[in-house]
Amino acid sequence: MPRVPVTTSRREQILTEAARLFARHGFHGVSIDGIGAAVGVSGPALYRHFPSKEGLLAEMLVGISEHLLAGGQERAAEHADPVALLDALVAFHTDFALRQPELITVQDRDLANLPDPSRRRVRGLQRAYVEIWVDALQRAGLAAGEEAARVAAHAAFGLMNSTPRSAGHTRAEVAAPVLVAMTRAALRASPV
Amino acid sequence: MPRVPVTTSRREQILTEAARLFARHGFHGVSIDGIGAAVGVSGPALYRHFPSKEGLLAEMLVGISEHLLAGGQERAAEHADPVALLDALVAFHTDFALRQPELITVQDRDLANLPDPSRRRVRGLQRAYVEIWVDALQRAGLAAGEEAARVAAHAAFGLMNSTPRSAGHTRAEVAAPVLVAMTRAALRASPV
DNA sequence: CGCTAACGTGAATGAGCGTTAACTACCACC
DNA sequence: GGTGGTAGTTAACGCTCATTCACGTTAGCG
Repeated sequence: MPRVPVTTSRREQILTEAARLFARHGFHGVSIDGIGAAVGVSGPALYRHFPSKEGLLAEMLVGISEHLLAGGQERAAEHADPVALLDALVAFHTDFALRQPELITVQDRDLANLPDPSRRRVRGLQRAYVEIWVDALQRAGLAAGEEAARVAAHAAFGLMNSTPRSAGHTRAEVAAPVLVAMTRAALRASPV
Repeated sequence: MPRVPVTTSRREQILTEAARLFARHGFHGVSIDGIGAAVGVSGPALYRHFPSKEGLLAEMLVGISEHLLAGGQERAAEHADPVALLDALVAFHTDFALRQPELITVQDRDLANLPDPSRRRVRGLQRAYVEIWVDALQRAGLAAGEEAARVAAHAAFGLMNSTPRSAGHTRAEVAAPVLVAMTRAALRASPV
């Protein structure tokens, strides 16, 4: 019979600590023993919870992508007006980036270390998320063509995802309004 | 007697190919043999040109940081007006990011893999470069306090450095004006 | 011509690491 | 109270990889 753990699942604990370590040292810079030590068990115990080190990374990245896409779809369903939708997307994404800087870091640094099927999965989810932004930008008349809209969307992500670089010496209460204002202004500027 | 190579130095060749490979697979994802193969020699030949794999990375990252800082100082010397200086900085940085996306990628992904003294060196150079931006932003009255100015500077870097993410399926002629316009607008928006 | 230094090569070494195996303790449940 | 599944442990295996070594080859220069 499957025993359900009452406390925070060991799985979650491992995912959290692994994210911290991956963010700091990179996927190949962290050993299985290192992750184990961070959660208070040792080495191969991780194989009770994940099929492999790559499998752990896969679950992490797929989780992030699904979370972002779900949030995006939710906003898209709520807002018919593209300008209002963009504002909601900016708020949502900024909040996530400020709350989970490690996940942001791992997401765009270690995608290349995924085994092929998972990588395709993540790429697909990411593409769908970008598409929400691109579509909103075009409907709002804020981009001259699809290519420009795509550049603008990635640029907005880069801006909002800059938190890991300035985090540590910055409080979120200061960073959040600055990032939101900058992103909104940047998006409005695309066509010139 | 030191023989001077007439063709492009083998050193340069190695640095270029290593940058490409590091950008695609990460520092630990590339082997010495792999780098050697990319330049047509095999494996340990690299030790004729660099003291170690980490030494190679160090030279690469220090080179980038010095180049950026030099460019920043040059612009700062040319423009007394902080707004004009910011425009020049944006143009300079965007141009670099579009021309050398691999270097940008490696710079902010593999800093952690540097041996300690080099890492300190790079961090110092980066800090000085950021300081030029922060100073200009404050003199231009475009940021409410130093903390906000620092967040804004990093956000601008994130925006301009987004090129590696959208590059490949985007032409620089399209991306450049979009990025410049977005960055300028973003910087003007900080205080609200 | 012959010395020397630069530049390569291929094989050997040794460490680190992901993964597997064999085995143990605990806890829920019939 | 025994049984089975969950979650650990330590030891061992095998592979990859950075680094070193012993050794060739070329090309300038006195």
